[in-house]
Amino acid sequence: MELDHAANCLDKLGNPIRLEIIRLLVRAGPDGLSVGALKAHLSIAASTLSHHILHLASAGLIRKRRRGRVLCCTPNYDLLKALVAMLTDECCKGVAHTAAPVAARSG
Amino acid sequence: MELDHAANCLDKLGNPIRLEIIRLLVRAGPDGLSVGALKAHLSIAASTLSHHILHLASAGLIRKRRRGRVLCCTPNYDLLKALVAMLTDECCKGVAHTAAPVAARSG
DNA sequence: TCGATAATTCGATAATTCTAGAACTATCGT
DNA sequence: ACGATAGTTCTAGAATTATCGAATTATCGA
Repeated sequence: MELDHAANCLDKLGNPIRLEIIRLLVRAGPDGLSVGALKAHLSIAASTLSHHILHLASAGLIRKRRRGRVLCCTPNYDLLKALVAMLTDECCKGVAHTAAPVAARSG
Repeated sequence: MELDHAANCLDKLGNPIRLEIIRLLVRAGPDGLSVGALKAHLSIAASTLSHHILHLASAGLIRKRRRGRVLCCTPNYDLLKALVAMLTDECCKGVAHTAAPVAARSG
């Protein structure tokens, strides 16, 4: 993964609303959530939400697919995982962290 | 890790220059790099670099310690790892990614 | 103390981002 | 076709961020 692409993705995730969108989509399971469902959770203007969704979709972090009138959004796990892998590789592989693991919440 | 704090950190990392700073620091090993050394790598104005370093330090992503006239910057691995853990937990734990692992570069 | 080096702070400007209302497009049900 | 629902695009103002040069602070060596 290129540095610029990674920075772009991180930039998108660096907005609280957009990060929350991703969290909601991940928690929602394989079908994701509709834009309207997201709107109900976030209580922001529809146009603002659309704007953020466009950001996420442009970066490739989410996918949209139409189901009738409803537009379902799902996370792009591959990209998210690649991003995490890049972060781990480039930013966490230092020598100065040989001590106890930090916040191993998933273990 | 709180959502807002995570978003703040991601926002800081979402700038190509700042992400590159972190990369350079991680690659540099336990002693990190001086501001001047970073400047030599990045070819931006000193004040601009200082500005970005302030961002990173304010978010807690790097640490600064003075050595005479030189200011050495080191990554805060604990925070970086907590951030990655949060991303993994909240953003990658979906059901739709049971296939082959992606970009397992660290193996 | 003086001069040089390292880095920050200040001040101004350019550029980007966030937000939301209004208008518009797409789809469905009748 | 018509009306209702779901989202997007357009437009614009407000707020934030990025950038750099100039001035400033801190430290070292003589």
